[in-house]
Amino acid sequence: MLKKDVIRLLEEIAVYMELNLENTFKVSAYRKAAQSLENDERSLEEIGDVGKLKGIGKGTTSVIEEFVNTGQSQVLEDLKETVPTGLVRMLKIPSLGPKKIAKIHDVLGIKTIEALKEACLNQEISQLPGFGKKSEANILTNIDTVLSRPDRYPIDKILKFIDLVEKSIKAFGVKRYDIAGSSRRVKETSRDLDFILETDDISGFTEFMIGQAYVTNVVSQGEKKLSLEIEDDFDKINVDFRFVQGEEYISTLQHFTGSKDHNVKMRQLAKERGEKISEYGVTTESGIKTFKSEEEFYQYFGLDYIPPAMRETGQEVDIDIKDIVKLSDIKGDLHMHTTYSDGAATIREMVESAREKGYEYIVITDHSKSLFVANGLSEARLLQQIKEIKEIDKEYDDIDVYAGIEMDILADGSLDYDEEILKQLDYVIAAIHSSFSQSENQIMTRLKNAMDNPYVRHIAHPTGRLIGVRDGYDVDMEALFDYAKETGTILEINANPRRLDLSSEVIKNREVMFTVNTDAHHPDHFDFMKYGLATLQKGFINKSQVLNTLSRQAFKEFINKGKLSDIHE
DNA sequence: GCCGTTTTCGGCCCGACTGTTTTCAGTCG
Repeated sequence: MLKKDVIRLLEEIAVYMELNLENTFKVSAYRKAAQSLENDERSLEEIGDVGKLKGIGKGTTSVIEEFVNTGQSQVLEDLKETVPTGLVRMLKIPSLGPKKIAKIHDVLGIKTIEALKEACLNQEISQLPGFGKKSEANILTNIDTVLSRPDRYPIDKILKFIDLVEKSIKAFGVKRYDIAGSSRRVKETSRDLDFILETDDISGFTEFMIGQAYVTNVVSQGEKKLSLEIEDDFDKINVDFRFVQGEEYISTLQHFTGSKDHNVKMRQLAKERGEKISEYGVTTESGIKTFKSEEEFYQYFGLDYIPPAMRETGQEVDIDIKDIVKLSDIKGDLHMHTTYSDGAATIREMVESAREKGYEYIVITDHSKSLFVANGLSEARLLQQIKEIKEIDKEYDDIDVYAGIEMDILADGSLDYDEEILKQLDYVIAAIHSSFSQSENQIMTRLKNAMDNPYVRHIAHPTGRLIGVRDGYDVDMEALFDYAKETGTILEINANPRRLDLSSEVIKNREVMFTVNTDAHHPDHFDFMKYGLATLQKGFINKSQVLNTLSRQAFKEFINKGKLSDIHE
């Protein structure tokens, strides 16, 4: 029995209870219990007595124990007796919540989305008390939305939507604006977009936005907010704009950045002090307090600044976060490509761009010879590149430019260059780019072979996943981390928003060194670093656990000492 | 269902918008 099975059980019970119209606080008690398990890093076995966890009392303990012992839950079985499974799917339909669904079910006996659609077409829904023509029409279009649109979009797609909307905001001209919500928190996927913005002309802005060609529907509009459905490349998503004036800006930004759980936690904290947090500020005895920055907001509650990426479960409010790595800690990028292989810029252009970023060192790591599709480097071309890098490095006294490679780990586990070549490089990355469908055993053999090699410093994008596109190859995570630790091999957080690999989920509480790199194929890609940083922050990784936070001098020593040197010194 | 330096009952974050009804419930974030 795994912890995640128990978490799923509790969440499932919560959903069924919700549809059974049980007390909403009872429902959220089950959700909180699930969250509590989720937030605990230990396995079920290590936790032992779940009743000791905050948020898990007598009731949920007995539910959990029954489930662990028998694999079943009477509570859930009983709920399923009274609540048809089809109603759970209906919850996904916007504008329909548990109360309305229960009414539709109780009065009309409707159990599925399909039957609901039929009832709308037959105008049965509008006959129900509390429903009308508009509700019926909305349900009908919202059903189509649910059936035709993915639940969430991967961050890469989200960034394209954001780009689209930002162009309009800038074209209209507003005093200031920010992206908020889950995309500001750099979640791997998002359901919708949230902007907050300040303008003197709300009605003008509203009119302007509704007129944009990519707007397909106006969900709601008011004095304080505007909600639109937009379309890009046949994909649709909802965008919420929240209007804010002057001093309230920071509180509104903080509020709409979320997460919900983070806000609940902060509000509890405020409540304990006799204060109240809302999107308008903090209500104190002496009136409403507003803030000049989010730093000031968190400081007011005696907390270090919590970066948006970390604002997820509420746990981040309780722990000491001052050593967690920050973007400003990053002193170099160790994985990038140039025109030698499949990059868009020359070595020099990449160096210039890195200098603008303020980096103290970079490693040029083009693809190795077997990756033909990416114009991988033959031994001769690599030697020529090393020579060129060394020459360019000499020209700059404010940055160190190292010669590296992103070397393929071939399907049979062998590496793409032999020792004669590898020893001439400053830094070697190994990565899998082929035969993704191999068994976990074969994949692990390949990864271990690479980690055994004394020249291989780090493993790039260790799972090969592309968020929302492909899962990557089968990696035994425990074995990967164990072997990385044993061999002194560093694991990469690939900051490309299509990858974010390793993910924040798997890096928590690991005793290995990480490095966060953009894998830039263009100078603009250096900007991806913030997404990798967000991943590290979500994983609660400290600065001392990230290789490229080393100073220029310390990194040089690391390069000279070789793979197994202790970089903590 | 859970929790407790306002503890064993009474709260549990808080506000905007829609649609329906006519003062507010339901949904959403």
